[in-house]
Amino acid sequence: MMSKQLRQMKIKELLHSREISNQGELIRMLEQAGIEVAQATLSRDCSELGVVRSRTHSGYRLVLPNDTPRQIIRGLVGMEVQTIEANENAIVIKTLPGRAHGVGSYLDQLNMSSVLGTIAGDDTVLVIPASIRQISLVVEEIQSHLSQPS
Amino acid sequence: MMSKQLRQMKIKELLHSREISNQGELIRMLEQAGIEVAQATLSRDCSELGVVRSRTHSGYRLVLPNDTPRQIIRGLVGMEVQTIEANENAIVIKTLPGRAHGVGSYLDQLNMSSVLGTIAGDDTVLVIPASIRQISLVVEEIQSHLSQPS
DNA sequence: CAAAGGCATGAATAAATATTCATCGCATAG
DNA sequence: CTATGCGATGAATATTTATTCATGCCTTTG
Repeated sequence: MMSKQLRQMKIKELLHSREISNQGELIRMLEQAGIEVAQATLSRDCSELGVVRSRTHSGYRLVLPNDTPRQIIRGLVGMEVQTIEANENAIVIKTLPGRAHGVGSYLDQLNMSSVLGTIAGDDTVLVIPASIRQISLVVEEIQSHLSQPS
Repeated sequence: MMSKQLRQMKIKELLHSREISNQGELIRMLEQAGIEVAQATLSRDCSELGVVRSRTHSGYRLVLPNDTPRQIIRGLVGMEVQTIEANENAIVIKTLPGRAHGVGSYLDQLNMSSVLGTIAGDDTVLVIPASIRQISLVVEEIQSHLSQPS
């Protein structure tokens, strides 16, 4: 049997990597990853992880929490990872369209002590570091997390 | 027949005023308010309004996204605004449980040039100011907005 | 070792939510 | 006026998700 922790890890990973519209679909993807699970268990997992089902432009989608911020930070430009000029105390990550929430909650879930929190738009994540002094270190830390697939 | 617009207004109002855990409950509350609606229609309304069902410490709860009427702000009790010690570059607003989103999006919608964006949890809003220098001014500005909503 | 308690789990079932399908009222074009 | 189209709606139904009810596997305690 697969450990609960590992399974939930994989669930998060899957939810971050693509659009999944319901638990049935999730069950199938887990199966492809070699993890068999009953719908009842998955429902409980989703509950524990705080996964919520919400409507999108095209159908439904399971989303992880902390995907909450809905505001769009205007005027943000930038590729990859760079610091914001505006107040020099935040980090901006550009993602593929629609993926920002995923990246943001992935970072949240890492629970980095150097990060206070994130704001995710559609294709932009704003990361608030715990300290402005360490900002370049935090950038490196994030980059390493994002480049190494879990 | 009740107009769709009016009904959806009332739905928002109800969701703001108390915890509602499922559509059946919502139907009953609407009925008490003199609005009869079939579950099918309510499901569509919820979809249009972006209402989502999420787990809380105690059971389930229907929650609204973004746009929250100003009236909610008026009803806030015991709200405190304080700066975060952690990095001295953000502002924390404590709200009643479940109201943080409302406050956050209210602030967003004010479109203050001194504010980059907000992060809303369940009862906490994190406000990111455009500049750390002006942080105390921003706190004042927010306080005035929250204390005397139009 | 045996007993007891606690998780984690799946099968079956219940509950909640979404969709299909038909209809109605209203507006507009002919 | 009649026909046509369209959005809103409810009843019935389908789909999805949550819960109940065992059961098995650990761990702890005696």
